[in-house]
Amino acid sequence: MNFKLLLKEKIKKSLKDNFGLETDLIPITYPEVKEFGDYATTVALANSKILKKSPKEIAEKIASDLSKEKIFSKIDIAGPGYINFYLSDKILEEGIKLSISNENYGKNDLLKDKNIILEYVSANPTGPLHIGHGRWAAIGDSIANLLSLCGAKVHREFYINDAGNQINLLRESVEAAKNGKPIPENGYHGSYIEEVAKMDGDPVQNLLEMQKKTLAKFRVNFDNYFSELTLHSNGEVKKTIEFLKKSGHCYELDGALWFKTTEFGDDKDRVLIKSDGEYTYFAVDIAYHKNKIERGFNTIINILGADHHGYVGRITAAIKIFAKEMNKEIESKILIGQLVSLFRNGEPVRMSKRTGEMITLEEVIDEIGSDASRYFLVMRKADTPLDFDIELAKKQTEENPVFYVQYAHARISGVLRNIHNKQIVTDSIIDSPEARDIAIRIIRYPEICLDAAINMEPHRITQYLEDLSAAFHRFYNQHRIITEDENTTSRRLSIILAVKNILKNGLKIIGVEAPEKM
RNA sequence: GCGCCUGUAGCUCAGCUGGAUAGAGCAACAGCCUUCUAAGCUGUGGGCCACAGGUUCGACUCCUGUCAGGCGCACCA
Repeated sequence: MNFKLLLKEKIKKSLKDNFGLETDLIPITYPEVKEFGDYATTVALANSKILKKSPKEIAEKIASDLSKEKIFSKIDIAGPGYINFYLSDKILEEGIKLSISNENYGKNDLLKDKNIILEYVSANPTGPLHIGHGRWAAIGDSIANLLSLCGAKVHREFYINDAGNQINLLRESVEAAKNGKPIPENGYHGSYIEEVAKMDGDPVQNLLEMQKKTLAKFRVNFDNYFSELTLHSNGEVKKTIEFLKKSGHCYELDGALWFKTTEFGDDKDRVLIKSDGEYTYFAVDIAYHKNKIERGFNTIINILGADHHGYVGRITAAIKIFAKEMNKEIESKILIGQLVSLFRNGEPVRMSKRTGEMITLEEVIDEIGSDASRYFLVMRKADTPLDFDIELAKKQTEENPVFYVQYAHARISGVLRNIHNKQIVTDSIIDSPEARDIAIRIIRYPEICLDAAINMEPHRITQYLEDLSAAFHRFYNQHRIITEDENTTSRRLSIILAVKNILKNGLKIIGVEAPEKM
């Protein structure tokens, strides 16, 4: 049950019935002060001008309509026209009951019409993954989990750039290393080149396998690894360009073939075929995106590093053009994640693939663990640059948010081991402010999941989990769970079971373990 | 020069798409373990939300400009 949405619907209806106003802009907030209720809306203030009525008058109508709903114990009109809603204890108790019995609490089907292809990481198979790839891996995986939690069909894809100059350079570098010759000036110089040179088989495949191994260790799994080479070998690049030529989106200039992306918002037209007859990387990439559309996806999401943000305009334009020419409704979204700078004891660590000094993602995982790495990479909004200090992440171990949340889960598990009678009682469980605080957070969990999914912001989940954990730790310090009175024990048991279930669920979204013991 | 992102407590960051008294965590200080995990809890101090204008009943949030930092501006991939 999503009370935020329910409330929105009810208010929407009330506005329509009373004032004939149709609007979807109904802001619902979680008040920071509990004297302002569990939910609040400023809808009366926001619409007073349009309706030419005082905010109070509007608020009173809405409050009077909604007071018929038995989910609220109280509705206040406060200040200039805020409406504050208080959920009844009964509803809170039902929420707790549901969150215990339902394994998939938080799940909904609001995005069920979306058939999404989510592309992320897509590292060049020319070296090991680094911490930046780790950020996209962690964020991408969490976003995919969130979207499918909301009913979307999500296909996770990794695009392998296994064609082009950088691959030739890689092969030359490995070949040189094999024969004990100096590596070409503009080749790859990392120490991993020596390693790959010792392996049998194709260096590109070997490097790809190394990347896959790292991702597996990171618990990031893709549905498909899509090879760029296949686009060349089955002629899709050529077909794509023919398609664009035929539909009139191309022109020739200075011996090159240009694509009129400016018609759809790009700031510059782009070259598809260079004057030497070779395809550009972009030409191949749009063939790939055409392929995505042909596979039937109606939503295309890409996660890119900030160093590629210049790419956004042209690729969005290309998708728009294809959608138009192919007569399809395609929603596309390119998420730009800011870069990660790796530090050790406050000293920056070079990450260049060519220096050989870089620290790989694998090394970071080995050093601080998958859980802490994933949590740290996901806990910040993607559009802020991230300074990741390895020593700090390790040193902080005791005051780390990830351990704080995991500890709450382990603590509950510990208590559960000591309870012999696992009888649950969900009546009258809201018997203290601490219990109510937990209950209201549990009620909000599905709402948080939906908001995090729609905005593609998994950091909202970590934020929420820390808040819920704090509420639990407060409860735990204030109230003994195992008591002489069986009924009291059963009631408190239901609360901690609910918390445990949600912690486990929430951690799963961001790919972090929920330990039984610590 | 142009474009994108960022600027909030000493530090690292939230701030729910314009609302009520701007919140956490670290760090600092003062308390809480004979009972379920103290990796926890309670309290105190700490703010010109980069700066200057503007829109609004109301701005950390929207607009304009300035300053500072990051990243881009290829017939490279």
